[in-house]
Amino acid sequence: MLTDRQLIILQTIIDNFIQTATPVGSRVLSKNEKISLSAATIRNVMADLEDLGLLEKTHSSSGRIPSEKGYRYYVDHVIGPSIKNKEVDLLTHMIEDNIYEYEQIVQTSADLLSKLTNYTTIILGPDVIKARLKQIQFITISPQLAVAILVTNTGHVEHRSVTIPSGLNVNDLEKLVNILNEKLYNVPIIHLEKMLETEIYNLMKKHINQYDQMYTYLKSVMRYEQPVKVFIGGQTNLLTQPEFRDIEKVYSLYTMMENEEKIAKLLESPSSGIKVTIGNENENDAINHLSLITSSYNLGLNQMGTIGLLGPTRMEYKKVITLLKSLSNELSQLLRQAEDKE
Amino acid sequence: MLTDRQLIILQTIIDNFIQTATPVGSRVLSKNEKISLSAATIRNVMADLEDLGLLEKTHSSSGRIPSEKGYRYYVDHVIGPSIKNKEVDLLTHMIEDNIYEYEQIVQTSADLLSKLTNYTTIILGPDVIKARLKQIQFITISPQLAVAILVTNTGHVEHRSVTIPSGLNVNDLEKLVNILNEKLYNVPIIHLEKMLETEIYNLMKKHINQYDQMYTYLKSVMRYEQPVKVFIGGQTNLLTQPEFRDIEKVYSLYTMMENEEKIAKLLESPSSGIKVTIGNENENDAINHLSLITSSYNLGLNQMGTIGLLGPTRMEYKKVITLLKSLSNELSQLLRQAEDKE
DNA sequence: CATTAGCACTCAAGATGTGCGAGTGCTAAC
DNA sequence: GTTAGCACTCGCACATCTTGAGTGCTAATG
Repeated sequence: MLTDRQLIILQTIIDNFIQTATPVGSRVLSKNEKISLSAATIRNVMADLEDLGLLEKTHSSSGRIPSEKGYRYYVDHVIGPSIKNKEVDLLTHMIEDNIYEYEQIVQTSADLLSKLTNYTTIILGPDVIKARLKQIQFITISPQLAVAILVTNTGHVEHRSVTIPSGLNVNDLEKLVNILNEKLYNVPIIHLEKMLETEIYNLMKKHINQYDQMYTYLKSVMRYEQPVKVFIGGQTNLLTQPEFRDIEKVYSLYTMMENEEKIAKLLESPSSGIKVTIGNENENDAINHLSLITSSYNLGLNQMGTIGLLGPTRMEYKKVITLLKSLSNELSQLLRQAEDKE
Repeated sequence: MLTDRQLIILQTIIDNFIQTATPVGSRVLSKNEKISLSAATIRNVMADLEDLGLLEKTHSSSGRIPSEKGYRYYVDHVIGPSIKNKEVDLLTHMIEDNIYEYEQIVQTSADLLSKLTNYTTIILGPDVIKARLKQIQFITISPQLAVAILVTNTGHVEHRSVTIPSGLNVNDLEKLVNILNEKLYNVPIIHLEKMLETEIYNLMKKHINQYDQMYTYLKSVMRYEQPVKVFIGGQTNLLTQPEFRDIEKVYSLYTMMENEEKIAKLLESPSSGIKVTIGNENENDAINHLSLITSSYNLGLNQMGTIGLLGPTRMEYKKVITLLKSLSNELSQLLRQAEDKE
């Protein structure tokens, strides 16, 4: 356990470093009004904090910077009661005014969060796979071409182009659609393909001519290969951070961000609530010099999605955590409303 | 007009610089087998080419690099009959195998083109606004919530969430949909909103209770604010180019690429066919040290979209132009097939 | 005995200096 | 017209110097 004096000095150093990104020396600290100690005394305290592994020097006679352990301590102990602030309210209002298109809300949230924090926002959309089928429709564009449209109970719309087998007539198609809608109503998207292979198959064989031809097309319609949707906001924000003067880092990070799977892996976590991962605590090499703060938002009991904020280890933890908590609550509420209306 | 000797030296310098990104000196050139002249003679030729504004020096005693005018000459005169090569075939086949989902084709094309060239691909999707309405549908998710789905003759699907006014009953909704489909069939997407305001309005007033309430919602459904869709592939490729060691440039470029409007402006051009814009010929500051090669692909007579490749001014013009020509033809054909089937 | 002033020491970063080598332009010879 | 030779230029890499912010230690102080 740290003494009060140690705590305030640690906190001041971290706050300072978060703002300036340069090592903090004893003289600067001694001028801080909260600390009425001479530089020499502060140096002693700093040495103690360094022994505890909470601070680091960049070289033998430099000022101190927080170690990752230091940030960890700061996050766990210093940021206690996070205060709702103006920015949170702004965010909340903007979302409320905009109850419109789901994807749009998420993207706007991502952009807004980035604007407020100057970091990069990554949002994992709600898991489409877990949603249930509300209705399926085919709309013919031409004799050979149709569009299959699937709508889920969450209001999500999926669509695919399908080539129509030449033998299929309008009657058959109608029958087909009727059967599908009857049998697949309320079935989770993830189970559609399996249902098609088992229960539906025999039934169709009976009623539809040339079903085998149609079968392959239907399967391709029902296959949902993209498990989650990734939204990224403020990708360029990180470029303004001095930590990114090195092109190599930019390259590896951006390459990682082009890969939706990797991002999804990064954000997926069993726990719910706020989670802070600092520097090397991240397994992914591309961000092991960054901090990632994630928060999940949910619909009822099923966890649905995750919001993440990516920034340098000297992140404005307090602000970010507050914002994130608020936003994920807001999104959860939105989704719950949609379900309640159902 | 340049002499043969001048031409071959200019060409060799540019080819060389494209590969190495370092100034080319007379000694290196004299060792090239195509040029059997001494270094001294070459220096004289180079001096002439510099006088013509086709070459530049980085400092008074450096080797030469091509000026933008030099690239321009190279593109206009040296790259004559572009040869179909292996890479083009590869690309063509991959597209043919993949006649599936339109957006997917475009995104795959973008990624592929980037992989083949190591530059960044930007594709402007076909103009949704110009497509015509095939069918409109409402699918109710809950008593208060519905999804409106618009399908165009090109197979494009648009969808919006709509809140259902509490007074509206199922009958009315059905009538509404029928009227809309009857009156708006084959109407270009861009005219939908206007039609709604004029012709449709009075008709609806007659048949539907509480139409005024519904009207605002409908308008929001019909409004199509996003004129073109932008696909970007291989965004990180440019980061590997030595021209991008400077974070500032990366920042301004990436910021520009986050803005779909600006990108659309960049690629939109009245002319069809291949267009090469070199360095300062670009009006946009973010890319005025880069070259942009665009090619439009079309459906019948209506120009539909544009493919662009963004790279350093020392771009592999020959390869890129060949690939681009081929790909845009391929895409045009695909879209034409879709229309023919209609 | 905790706190502080003073001082010698350290080290990163910027400024300055130097040598090297790739490349040029010019001139004179072939 | 072409080429060899030579003096000259200048960026770049490298070493050296200077500066100043910051430290740790010690001795004096309330």
